[in-house]
Amino acid sequence: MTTLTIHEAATTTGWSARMLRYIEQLGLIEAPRSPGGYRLYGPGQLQRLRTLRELLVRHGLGLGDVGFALRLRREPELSGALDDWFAAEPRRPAAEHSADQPAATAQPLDDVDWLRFEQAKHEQLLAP
Amino acid sequence: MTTLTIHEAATTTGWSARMLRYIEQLGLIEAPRSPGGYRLYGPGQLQRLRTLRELLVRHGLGLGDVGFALRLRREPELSGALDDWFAAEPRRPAAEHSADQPAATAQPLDDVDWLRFEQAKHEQLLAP
DNA sequence: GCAGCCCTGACACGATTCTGGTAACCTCAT
DNA sequence: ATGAGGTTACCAGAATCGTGTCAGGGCTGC
Repeated sequence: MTTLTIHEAATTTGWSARMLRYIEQLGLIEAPRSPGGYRLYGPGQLQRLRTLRELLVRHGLGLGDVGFALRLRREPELSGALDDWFAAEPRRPAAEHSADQPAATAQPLDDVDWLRFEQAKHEQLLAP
Repeated sequence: MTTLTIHEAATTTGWSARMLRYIEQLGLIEAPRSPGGYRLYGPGQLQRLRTLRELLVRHGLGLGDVGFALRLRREPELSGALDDWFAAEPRRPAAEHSADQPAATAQPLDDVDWLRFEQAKHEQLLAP
C-alpha cells in the first residue's frame, strides 16, 4: 500500500496527471513503475511533488528552470563553463570619458569578492 | 578610443544591436554609458559578447538559461533552496511489488555520493 | 546647427514552452 | 471478462522567448 496511481497522486498534490508525466519527462521526479508499466507514487514522490510546487511559487520559477538546474548538476562541464564566464571580469573599458568624480566608484570590491568565491568553489570542484 | 557604439559593437561581435540591448536587459553584459546615455563597448565587453556566443552554441543554451544562472548567483537563497530540493532523496516507496531480484539494485550509491557533495558544498556556503 | 547615430518603448511575428485533450491500446481489480 | 483507469503518442491553444522594426525624441561629431 501507500502507493498511489497517477490520478490519485495528482489530486492529492494539486498537479494534473498530465503535469506529473511532464515532470517525469523533465527528469525531475520519476515514479517507479508497476510490472505492467503503471507509475506508482509513494510518500517520497508525493512529498517531492509538494515541495516542488512550493519551490516554484516561492521563487517564481518554471519547471524549465528547475530542469535547467538539474542539467547544471548533471553536466559539470556546463556548470564550470558558466562559472568561468561569470568569473570573467567586466573590466571598465579604459574610461577616459569619466574621471570626473574620482571618489565615486566603489563597487568592484564586491565583484572581486564573489569572483574569489567562485574561483575557490571551482578549484574544490576539481579536487577529489 | 577603443570604445565602440552599439552598432559597431554589434557588427564586430556578430550580434544585432537589438540583441545587445536585450542582453543588457537580462543583466548579462552591461556596457558603461557616455554622459549622454550612449552605450560604450570596450574590449572587455566585446570579448564577453564573443565568449557568450561561444557558450551558447557550445552547450545549446538560450540567453534565458544564462540569465537564470545569473539569478542563481545573485540569489543564494534560491540556490540553496534548489540544493535542498535536489538533495531530498528519491526514496523508493516501500516497494512490496518487486523483491524478485534482490541482487539487481545497485544505483543509489552514485546518488548518495553527489548528495554528500551537495551537502558539503551547502555547509561551506553557509560558513563565513 | 545639422545629418546621423543612439535612446526607450511599443507592436509584430515565428519558434518554443507549458498545459490540456484525444486516440489507440494495455492493466488492474473485481 | 469487463469496466475503470493507466500508457504512449500525437494535436492544439495560450504564454513566453528571441528578434526585427518603427516612432518620437535626445546626443554627437563635424
